[in-house]
Amino acid sequence: MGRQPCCDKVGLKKGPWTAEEDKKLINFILTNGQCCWRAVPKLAGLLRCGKSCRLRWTNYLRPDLKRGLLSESEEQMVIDLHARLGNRWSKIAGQLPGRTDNEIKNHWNTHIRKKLKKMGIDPLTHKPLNPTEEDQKQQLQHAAPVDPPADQAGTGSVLVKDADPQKPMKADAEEEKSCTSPFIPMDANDFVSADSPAFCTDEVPMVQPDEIIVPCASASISPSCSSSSSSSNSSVKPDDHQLPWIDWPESMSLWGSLEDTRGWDLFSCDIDGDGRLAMDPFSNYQRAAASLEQDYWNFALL
DNA sequence: AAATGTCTCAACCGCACAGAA
DNA sequence: TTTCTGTGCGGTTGAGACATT
Repeated sequence: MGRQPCCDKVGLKKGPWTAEEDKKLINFILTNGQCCWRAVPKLAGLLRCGKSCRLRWTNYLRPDLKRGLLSESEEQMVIDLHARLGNRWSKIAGQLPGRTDNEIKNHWNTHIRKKLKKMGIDPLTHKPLNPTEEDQKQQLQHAAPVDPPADQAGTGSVLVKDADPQKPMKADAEEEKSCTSPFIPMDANDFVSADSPAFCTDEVPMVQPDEIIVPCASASISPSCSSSSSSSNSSVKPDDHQLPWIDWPESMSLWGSLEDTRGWDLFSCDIDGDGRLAMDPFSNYQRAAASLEQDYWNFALL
């Protein structure tokens, strides 16, 4: 029984989105919120499939997205998380507010992979490349299934059993727990792979805790709070949660100027099951849609 | 200046999963 | 329990940008 296509593809547009299409999609979602994606294109008057709309929104139009290259600290975090999680881009992205799985995946494939190879690290296993003959013998002898690393407590980045992208995504409870638990760097050493001496703080400057500026949702939202680094702590009280500063792209000044922080009222903060900060930009969209209408049209659609 | 090669990243594809009927 | 639908995810593609010859 073959799966039905996500939509009737006949007559549907593909390829890059136009500004007009973006406008329609944004307008629709601002007005109606995210509903059944399959219905979105019809209701929004788009000749796209729902999946395409969802992707466009989540990867590009969402107002809480950061744009631009990953910072050094973000990149280091991606490397560390990849060492633990493998190609689970969505899980990795979940630890980097404002970043999408697609963005991280692309960045990994185009930048980080090369960087690691250059440093003599196998980007798949996070182990040094060109092992010695002795190592190769040992690897052949132990070609049998690899035991999962006992290290799930965050003491280092060693080969993870599921680095194989072909591995089914279904994880056992313990693994799932480790994967979804918030990434809490205990100290700078957490970022340094025990097996990857080539990766050291000399190569990538560590961000000191005091350098991580987390803006207060109510008072400290200002363009000066440009750090995007986030750390999460399951013990933190909801009141302690603070919104990460969002680096608004120039073309996405959705709420008007950066000084105009009205838009933040639209975001509700919550702690998801993992104890991470979750942002739901839509919880108040409906209520605010009308007042946003004007701001939206100021939004510089290129 | 033109041709060619390389890189980047937005978008697409197909599979898997969860939940509803 | 089975089937269907909606959504999420990871891998791949291809157009455009950029670099090199």
